Amino acid sequence: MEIIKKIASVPLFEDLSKKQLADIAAIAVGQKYKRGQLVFSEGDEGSGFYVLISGGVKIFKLSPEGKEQILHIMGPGEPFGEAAVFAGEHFPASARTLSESKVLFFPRRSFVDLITNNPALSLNMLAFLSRRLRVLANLVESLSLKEVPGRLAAYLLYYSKHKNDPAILELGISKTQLAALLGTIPETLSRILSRMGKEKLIKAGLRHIQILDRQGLLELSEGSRRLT
Amino acid sequence: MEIIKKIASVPLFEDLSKKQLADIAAIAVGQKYKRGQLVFSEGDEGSGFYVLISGGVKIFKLSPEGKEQILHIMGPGEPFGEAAVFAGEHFPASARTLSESKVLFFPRRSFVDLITNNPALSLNMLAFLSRRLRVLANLVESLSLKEVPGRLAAYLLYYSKHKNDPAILELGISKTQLAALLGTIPETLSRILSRMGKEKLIKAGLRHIQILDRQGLLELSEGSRRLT
DNA sequence: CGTGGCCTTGATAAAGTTCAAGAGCCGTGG
DNA sequence: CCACGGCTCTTGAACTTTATCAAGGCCACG
Repeated sequence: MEIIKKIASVPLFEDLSKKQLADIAAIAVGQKYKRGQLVFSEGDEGSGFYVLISGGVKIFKLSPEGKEQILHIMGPGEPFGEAAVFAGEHFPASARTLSESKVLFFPRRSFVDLITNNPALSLNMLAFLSRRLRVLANLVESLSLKEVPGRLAAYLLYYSKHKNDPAILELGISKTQLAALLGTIPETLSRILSRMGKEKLIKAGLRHIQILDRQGLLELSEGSRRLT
Repeated sequence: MEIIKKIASVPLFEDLSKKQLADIAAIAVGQKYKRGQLVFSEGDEGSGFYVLISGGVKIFKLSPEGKEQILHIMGPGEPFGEAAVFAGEHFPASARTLSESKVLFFPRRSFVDLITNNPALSLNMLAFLSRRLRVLANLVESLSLKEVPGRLAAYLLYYSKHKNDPAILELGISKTQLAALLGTIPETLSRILSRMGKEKLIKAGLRHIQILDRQGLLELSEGSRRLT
């Protein structure tokens, strides 16, 4: 059963005993999605939740006019769709794969039983939900209190936290997707990237961005500086 | 100990036995705040979380220029500041009372112990966090995908869900606060209320709003109609 | 009865979206 | 191997929404 090995490496299932991991493995169902496939839609009945094993998934909302706002981008090891398990029962947003992806699906009923008898698992889940809450609170802050250059600067700084200048960031997503994550449109993002380039804050490539002036970005993200 | 009675009526502590309620009561600390007092600030070390017993509390973020975005408005019985207990350890936003308020404070350490041995409590907490996640996802959607009239319409519809037309809503907050909740400023809100009044969608009073045309508001919130 | 807070209204300005067109890149298939 | 079609990205110009700045009105509370 190599499924146990996969499960053991998922942060959500950290600190669990062999026996507990086996219990979890017993209720997990493996699934595979092609790039661009819809995993679930906002409003769907949430009969369980997912853990991403490989690939990438975006969680997003769509406006009637077709504009997309990305809430999260999930990488391997991350759970998604959990909120529907513990409250409300239907998904508050939609999920689509960004590349070919493997996921594990956990049916609601069995998982709730499992968590009930498993304090470590429930604390892990609480930690994940709390972290997600924080991410969304920051997104709200970005959207409401920052202009697009500030949002982009904050994003770049966040994703380069552990690198030194000149840091080269592999975006891993298209600029269209990045725009949707920042709450804007590709045209606006493109213009701002070019302005940031002119001011020697960054150097933008096709799918990567080089940070030249961290301090400048910080000032932008905090509103104490503006792009000319 | 009337503290037990208070605790028993808190939804978070539903379905718990007498003994469990007593355990919870044992670690709770009562606190009292005057109107407008800060309960905690973004970034503060979260040594525990709160349950609001009476009064009102807003959870908010502040921009460097002083603009405020309200994330939640808490009423009696609701917990707040929980995210810091389970992840991150510092508060992701600030909290201020809207009126004189009584709260119970639960120290982190003892509460984690308690939840570990108490599956029902942990499921309740998961449900609360999940619901909060949903609220924030909707706020993001509002801010990013709707214009101010649409946000206001959605807000009004949500808060009148269980009433029939013509529903009279007691806002319970000032229009300045409502603006901060909708991600705009009082001037803009004022103009939009007046436009909605002209179109006979609502009738706005000082601290209450009467809904005249639910269908019209729905269309506004879904983007299929615009204010002239 | 005066003062401060909240709300309203108007004029102006800024940021971002929309619409439109064109350039670069890539995979497919002739 | 090259050409085509589709996709993403970029750039420009006009337009829309919202914020900002300024002033005046209303009400409550001391």
